[in-house]
Amino acid sequence: MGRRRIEIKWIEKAEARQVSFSKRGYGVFKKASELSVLCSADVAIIVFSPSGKAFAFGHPSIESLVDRFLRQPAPNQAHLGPDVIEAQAQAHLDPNAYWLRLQSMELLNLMEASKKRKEELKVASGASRVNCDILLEEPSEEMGLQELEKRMMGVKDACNKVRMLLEEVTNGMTPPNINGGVCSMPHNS
Amino acid sequence: MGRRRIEIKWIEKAEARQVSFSKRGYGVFKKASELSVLCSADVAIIVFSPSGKAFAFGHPSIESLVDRFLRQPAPNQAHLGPDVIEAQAQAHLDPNAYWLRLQSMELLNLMEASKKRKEELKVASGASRVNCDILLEEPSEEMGLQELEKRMMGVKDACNKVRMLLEEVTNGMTPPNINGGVCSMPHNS
DNA sequence: TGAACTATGTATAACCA
DNA sequence: TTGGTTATACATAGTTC
Repeated sequence: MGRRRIEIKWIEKAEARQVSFSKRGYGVFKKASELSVLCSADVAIIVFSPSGKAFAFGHPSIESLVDRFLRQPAPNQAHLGPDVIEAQAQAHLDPNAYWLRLQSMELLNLMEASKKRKEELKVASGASRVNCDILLEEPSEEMGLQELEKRMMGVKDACNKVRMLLEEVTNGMTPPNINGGVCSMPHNS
Repeated sequence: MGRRRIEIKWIEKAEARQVSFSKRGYGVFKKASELSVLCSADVAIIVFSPSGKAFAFGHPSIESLVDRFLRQPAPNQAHLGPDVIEAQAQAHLDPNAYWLRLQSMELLNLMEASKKRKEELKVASGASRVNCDILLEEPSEEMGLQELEKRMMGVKDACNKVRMLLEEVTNGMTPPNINGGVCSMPHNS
């Protein structure tokens, strides 16, 4: 018995998915609430369950935070030019930067792989350029930022395609969220 | 060494608060992302750090979810009449309801206390009405829903007053989030 | 169907480099 | 500060009642 490790991918069994949503949903709201209280951070969360029901938490209120958010273009990639995006992408290489910009889970995984790779290279006391398929391999640490950005876009496009295919196949059923989220993720400081 | 238990209240030490925000912020985004992927739930999060910086995650996009959220009045208490609110408050007593409606952490704690109290009463094989100050005692399980709702409002008002006072005292510094959030929390099913 | 349990994975508070 | 490490508290997957 007891908890077991699971892969972070769509849970196919409807029942298990529902149970997981219930438990984890509770967890997310709780964590958000704690963050808000502990650190005096303003937090708003909106969640739509697989069945389409909406749940939300907001301090001071969802509307005010949405309004505040929409007014400042900073964290919203859609509002950013390539230069700004590149500067943000550089965050993980810049010790003075304090947020790591990521595109959804897929890229989180890529970044983690990149981190590991970086360690390996460090241990080997040498850095060799890795040139590989974006979907199968991790980016090397010395890859150009422009190239990294292109790869990010490539991954996003690929995921969107997969998502669209799944939408067709499942025919009306809510498809798994492969990716597509826009995410600016806290990393350090 | 090692992790120690902490109370969920504003961290006064600025440095510790900053570190905690960084680590927990990362955790919240990760959890939200996982929920989205595992359960095909659409999730949007907006976080303003203590220093006022905005960070966000959204699938499929923050704008679309906000839009969807604002269109359906269900989870937003401000849009609800007393009858609907009461029906939702009833959720924790109704075995067929699947979301528990709560007002921020303060009420989460109240509900948990209520749960414990319920257990105690069950063990004692008797239920006695508890009539007490809302801020000091837990509500009894058989309390009227209308009364429970009033208490919720009372807590919220009290917290808002405290918050306003703190804003004056700290004079410009971001005050701790005592409460004030509107929250509908997943509970079961 | 929902609530509880339990073993285990994860997150993270306090330290330290 | 940014980044690790360690020891623990907390979350939760799988199962049972």
